[in-house]
Amino acid sequence: MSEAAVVEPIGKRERTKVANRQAILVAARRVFAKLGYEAATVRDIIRGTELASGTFYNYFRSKEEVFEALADDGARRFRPILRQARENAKSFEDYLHSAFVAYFRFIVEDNQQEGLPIDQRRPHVRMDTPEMSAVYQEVRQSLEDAIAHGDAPRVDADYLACACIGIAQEVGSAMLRRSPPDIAAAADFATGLILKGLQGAPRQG
Amino acid sequence: MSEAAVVEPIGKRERTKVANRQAILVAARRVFAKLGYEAATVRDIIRGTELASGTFYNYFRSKEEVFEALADDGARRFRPILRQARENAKSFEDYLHSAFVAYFRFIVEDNQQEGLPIDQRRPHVRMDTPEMSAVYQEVRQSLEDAIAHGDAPRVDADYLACACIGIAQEVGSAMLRRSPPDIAAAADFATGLILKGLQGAPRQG
DNA sequence: TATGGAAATTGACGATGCGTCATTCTTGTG
DNA sequence: CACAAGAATGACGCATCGTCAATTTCCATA
Repeated sequence: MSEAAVVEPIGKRERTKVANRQAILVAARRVFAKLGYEAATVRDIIRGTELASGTFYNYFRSKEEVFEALADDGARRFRPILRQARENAKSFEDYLHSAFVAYFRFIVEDNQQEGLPIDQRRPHVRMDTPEMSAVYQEVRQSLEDAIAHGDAPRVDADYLACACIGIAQEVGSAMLRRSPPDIAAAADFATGLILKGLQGAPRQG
Repeated sequence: MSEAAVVEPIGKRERTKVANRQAILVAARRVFAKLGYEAATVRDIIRGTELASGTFYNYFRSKEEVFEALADDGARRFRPILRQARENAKSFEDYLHSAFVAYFRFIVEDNQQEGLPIDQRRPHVRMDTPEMSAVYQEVRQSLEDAIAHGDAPRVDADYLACACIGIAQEVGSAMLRRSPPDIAAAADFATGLILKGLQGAPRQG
């Protein structure tokens, strides 16, 4: 069967490398959810795999780096969704709303995957990875474009992006605490708050 | 000098207890600022005092408990400021603005005290202490009152409180990144955004 | 003032996690 | 098949953890 070579064209070396990395990430996700980031140890993570402790360090330098990889992964999955919302949007309001829906849907999915909601893990750790700040840049760029096109007043785009992200985070958390989480209602709230609030924001000198 | 007894009416026992606790908190604040919460160890903290390692555990059960005590302390100092802003406010807009100013002033002071701004410490840890959630309750109560008095539309008070807090946190962080931090401008932005946004927020059914 | 005992401090201890590295095993190549 | 490069392994030295028996400090009472 010559197809076998096509299905797995890469050598076993590379395959196990990818598999091991993935196994570590999967185990880490489970362990972080179960024990919280703080309490979790590299040994806890590695115990959730078939690997030896030393092997962990062939893939990541530390627990923090694993967390970053997970966060990066999340951001990397979210960014194209956000970008698409931007491209498909018929209006600024439409963009804002789709973006909030996308984010809220995203965190709902991320949370029902694991046991504990992110917010109930204590202490709560937030990390700025390159991909995370890429999401911020994405948001900010969209807002600046909207301002440039006259779809939004000429406000401080940095502050506005921060406000949008802050609202998304906190309202998103609040939404997750309710059952069942109503994504549409939360998105309506956030969109309405920001949109009609723009007129009141100070013009940028 | 009989006054000595008046100046220090309590016994040495109690005095050293208070002093030791304070010494640990002060050292912890310094260590967290220097190394970040994650990297800091109980030993690092205790080394910043004259005490032995075992003594730490007479005062706190863990590093986390020290952090909570610090956060609680912050919230405890902030709450009366917030309450006063509420009592002195001439209008809802006035209240919102004073509250934002109070918060932004608060974090500016808190940050210039230590070396690194809180936001540049990685990983970033956020914790919900009883006092922290008391601040949330305070904010939410104010908003509910405003709604009840007809000063604000009948929106979802929980979401609105979350949105205010999210805006305060993120815009506050952004403000700290600028130099010099312009408290008034940030407060104007946040107040304007929320106030004029209220009309657009969905009515609560 | 002297003293007995409660309370607080101390640092050593066993347990555990850290990151490293010499060794062993595995894989791809000639 | 043989060999070299690469990856996995787990034991090692070091650091921190939280505990606890021994010690010191303080205060109340005689």
